[in-house]
Amino acid sequence: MSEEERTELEENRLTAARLAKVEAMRAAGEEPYPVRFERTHGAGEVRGRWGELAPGSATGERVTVAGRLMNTRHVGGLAFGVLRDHTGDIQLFVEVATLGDGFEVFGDLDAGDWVGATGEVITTKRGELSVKVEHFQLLAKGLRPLPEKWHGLQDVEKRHRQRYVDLMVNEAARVLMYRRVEIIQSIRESLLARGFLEVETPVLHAVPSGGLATPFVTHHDALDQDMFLRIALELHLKRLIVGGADRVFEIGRVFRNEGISTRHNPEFTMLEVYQALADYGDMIDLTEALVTEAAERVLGTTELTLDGKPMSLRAPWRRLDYVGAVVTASGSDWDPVMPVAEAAVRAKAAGVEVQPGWGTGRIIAEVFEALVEHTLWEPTVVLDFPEEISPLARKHRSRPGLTERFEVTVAGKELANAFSELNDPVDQRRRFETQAAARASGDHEAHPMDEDFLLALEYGMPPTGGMGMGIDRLVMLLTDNTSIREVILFPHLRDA
RNA sequence: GGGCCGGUAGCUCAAUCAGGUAGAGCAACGGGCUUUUAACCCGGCGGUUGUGGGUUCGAUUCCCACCCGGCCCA
Repeated sequence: MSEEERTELEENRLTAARLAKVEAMRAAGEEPYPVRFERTHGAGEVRGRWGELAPGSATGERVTVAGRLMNTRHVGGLAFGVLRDHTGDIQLFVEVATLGDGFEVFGDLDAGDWVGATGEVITTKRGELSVKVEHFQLLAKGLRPLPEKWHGLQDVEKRHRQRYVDLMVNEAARVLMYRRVEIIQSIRESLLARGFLEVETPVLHAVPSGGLATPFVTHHDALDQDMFLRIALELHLKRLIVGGADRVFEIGRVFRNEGISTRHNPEFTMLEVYQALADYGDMIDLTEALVTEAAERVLGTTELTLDGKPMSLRAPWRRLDYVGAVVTASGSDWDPVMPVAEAAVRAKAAGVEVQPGWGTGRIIAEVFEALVEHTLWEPTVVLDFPEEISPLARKHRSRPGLTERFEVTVAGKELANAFSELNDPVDQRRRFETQAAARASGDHEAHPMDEDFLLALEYGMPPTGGMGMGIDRLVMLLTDNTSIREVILFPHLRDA
């Protein structure tokens, strides 16, 4: 602790008293931050085992519990405390008759302190399950006061910047943390049950490939080489398919160097799955299964409420043709292989401004985003994307200008993205060259050339289906949150 | 990037419309109380009103710029 920080703590009248207690304990030869503590029961375990006792019972059973003291109520020679651990709350029943001098010491404890206590499991006259404290110990002194006990911590900014306080006092924050863990666990187990192998691939990339986004740049000093934080998991997982892994997945953090807001966090969690010998049709089935199994496991249903509106995740989801949806929404004819000039005229009629360098496929994509995407509420599988915006997807087996690619759109936003993977190394090279040209003419989000990946493809990748899903979006969907900052424990905020 | 809203005690909120010594509850502190549940009762504490500038005899309040957050839009 710096001099400045120490001074600030001493000057704050609310922490000064607590700091004085720490010093008084040390002077008396007691340690306010002891090393370890042996507990016999969690608060929830005590409730589970003795929760049905009649008021005024004594069990004759002794337990040792430990947790954060949330609140104390002194009633003359009696005191009640609420002790909270990761399993729940349990009341401490403290009386001067049992503790003697220790009763006064208990009075010196503050809400926020970590405390361990041993005693008999009883219920009070009013029926509250309690530990009748025979011995207690300060486990860690808290110097900062807890937020107000009625309303907890409400300030959104403070809840995010100091999530640990949010977790201490707001039940909803704790529930959400566990929900997210369960959702990810569900996806992992669904995939493991289908024979997928969970792998880890590099976070530091020499080429920021596998997606269309601006990367974070960092530097490797010993190699004197710039490196990029990954923007996707895709190309390393496909290298594993080339290597003979039949079914692989990774759940990992990716990084995109764009604005930060309630919709975008610079680092977020992606699932990517690859299955040899499969195509995008198989990926539809898999995506539906992963999402509905997670919903069933965490919520017990696929029928939910999002932002006050009903949302059914029941499969099979609606199928929607990408170009067909643009035709319907714009009221004019579109064809992915039509001349750019014609597409530009239709785009203008649809109110979309065409940028130089866009081909027909890109124009169709912009019109789709402007007219269609936000109108899709319940999960919709949008099929067969233009080749121009899909440099890693295989050409459609029968529709020129399109690829075997779908996105799942929920509540107007992309949840998942999948293809029959492009495994023709010659076609892949041509796609990369087209992208590199766009990049050279100023499109920073065009896909860069990745020779190392092409080398892998040249060894032969089997027909493969692949799918990526935004885990944060899925958690938002399943927990009825509209801000990504709520579903990430420590979201990035601008410096205060 | 644009529009709107917000930032006041450790926490939750008043006071701002119409400029005149910034209040309450909880927390903390002192006292009382041997079955509390947001315990209760009594007492006295606690403020750089986000930051900087301007107008004014006087600014939390009006004006300007900026910072942070929220909602909506791009």
